[in-house]
Amino acid sequence: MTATDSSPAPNFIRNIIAEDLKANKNEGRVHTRFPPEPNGYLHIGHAKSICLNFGLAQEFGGVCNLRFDDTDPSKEEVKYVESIKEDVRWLGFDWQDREFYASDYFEQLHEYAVQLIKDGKAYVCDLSANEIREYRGTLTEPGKNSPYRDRSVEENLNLFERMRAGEFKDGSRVLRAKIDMASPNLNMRDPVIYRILHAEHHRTGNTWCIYPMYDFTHGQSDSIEGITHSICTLEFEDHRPLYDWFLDALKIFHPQQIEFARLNLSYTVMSKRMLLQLIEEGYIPGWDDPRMPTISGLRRRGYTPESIRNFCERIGVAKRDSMVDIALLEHSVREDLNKRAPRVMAVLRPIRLVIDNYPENKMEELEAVNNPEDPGMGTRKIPFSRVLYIEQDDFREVPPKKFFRLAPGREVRLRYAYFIKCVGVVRDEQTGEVVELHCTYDPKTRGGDAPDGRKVRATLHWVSAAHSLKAEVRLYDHLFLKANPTDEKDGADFKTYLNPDSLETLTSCRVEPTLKDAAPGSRYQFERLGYFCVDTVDSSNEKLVFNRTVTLRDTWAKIQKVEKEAMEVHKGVIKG
RNA sequence: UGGGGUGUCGUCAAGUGGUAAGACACGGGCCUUUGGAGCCCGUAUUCGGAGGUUCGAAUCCUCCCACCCCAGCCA
Repeated sequence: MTATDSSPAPNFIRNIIAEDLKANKNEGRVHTRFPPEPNGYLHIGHAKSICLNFGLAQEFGGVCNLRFDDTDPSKEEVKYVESIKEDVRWLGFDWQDREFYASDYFEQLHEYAVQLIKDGKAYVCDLSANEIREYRGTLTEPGKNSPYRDRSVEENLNLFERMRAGEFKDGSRVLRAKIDMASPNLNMRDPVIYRILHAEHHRTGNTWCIYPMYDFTHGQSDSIEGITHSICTLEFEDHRPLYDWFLDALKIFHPQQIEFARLNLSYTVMSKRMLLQLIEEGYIPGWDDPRMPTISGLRRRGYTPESIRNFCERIGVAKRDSMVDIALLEHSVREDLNKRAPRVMAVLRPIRLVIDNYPENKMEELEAVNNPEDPGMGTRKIPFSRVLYIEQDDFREVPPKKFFRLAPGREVRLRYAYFIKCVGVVRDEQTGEVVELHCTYDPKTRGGDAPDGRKVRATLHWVSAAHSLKAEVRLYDHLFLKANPTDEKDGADFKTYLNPDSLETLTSCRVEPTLKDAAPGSRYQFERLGYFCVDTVDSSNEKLVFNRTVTLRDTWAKIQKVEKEAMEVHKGVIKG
């Protein structure tokens, strides 16, 4: 397991475990488990659970199992187990040899069921699904006993064996726990514990045609594995009495179930169902699309495992429903990448800039710092010549106030190069738009400082036209326009709030030549722009493709945004 | 109108009877060859509300209010 990245803040689960340890409960053991169902890809919400379970075990000298909760063969697939293992490993956690499957326990679980029947605590019920629902009652009315509730132990044993033997059709019978049809907790109204499903299981094949339900599987699996603290999300709080009931009825080791609030993140959705829907309906190409809140999406986007772990530590663990600001996630990557990403110059929307007084065929190599946060990362040489590209945004013919980049007559610095002054522009004859800038440079400012001590307000990034490499850059933004897209109080479907500009692909970008052999997945800071990584799927030596992980904090953009909004309010524009 | 939960700054979140941590966001300043980073400062007289107990309450008691979850042979 990887070391935690920051000192742990107190939370109620940590407190419970600390107290259990103090009381020498479970002989001082701490054993947790992460129990995904292999029916989809892991997302950042699962990361919270992974960090919690593996983190707590590590912190208290215990261990954490990886256990696949694979009791519904109709939805589960091996490709999901593979992706889940890859993601947990990538996040930095190691389950060593403790890779388990609920399906490993099918035989034992079946024996437990038989034991319940023998104890008169379970029965085979022939009611249809609809009838079971009707008999269950409602939130305010008690249910009614099934007419099959009082079958003899012998008959139940016989019927249950024949269910297992495949004598009956799907849905024709179930095994139920005999608890209390009048319980105010619906989960206790004789819950189904085994159903008939003639389906092939990804691990057990056709060995079984009856499969245990979650409630009958989870606690017993925890018990078999000797789990001490079974941490799950809030919606299982109502199931805890049932979790306890089975363990008590079976008289086996009794782990403690503890519930916490699942993660909600602003401007995205966190439900496997909705994520799958975005893919199936073609809004997003796949689970690993960099806009997805999935672990694989974040990985492809350029997030580091460290940043995700730090994020999970920072958000805390509690029982109240909450919505974490995605800005905190973004802060976490910036913080990590600031320290480790090499800096590089890239021009996303190039405009040609000619330095009139610079010799035609001259090229000089200028020294640039790889990471000002870490001198150990050294320096590199970057080519400079007469014709450059700079960012279109870095020039304004009529500079607004507070804009202190390049403008006619104004002097700025080219990073690690020279001071330049804009002396003219070239326009497109048709459109009148500025297509080329002409500047002069001051040879005495080589490296970026003026010997006479004069200052300049702005430093621009640039690239030598002849030496730069072409690249495609994908600019990603929030998936949704609304902080909580699933808030359907106004009646709209969550997809209504999809951000049409969540992806902008720029195909005529120019990057400095040192990026020539950039490895897929490697991360850089494009100076003044943000953090980018080489796409692991589409980038190649012939065609470099970068994904924007996150922008740098941008106070200029903030000023523009505030002024734009003020303008809209002034004009009386109604904001949506 | 059954049961289970939860309400502390814009967003997370500590706090468990002794006088409201921290983070993000936000605002201001310093510094700066990234309008980045870093540094400094500011930001809840108040803890869903109302009563009560107490020398003292976010913490204890009472009532009320709001929100979330549960009627799959899903997990």
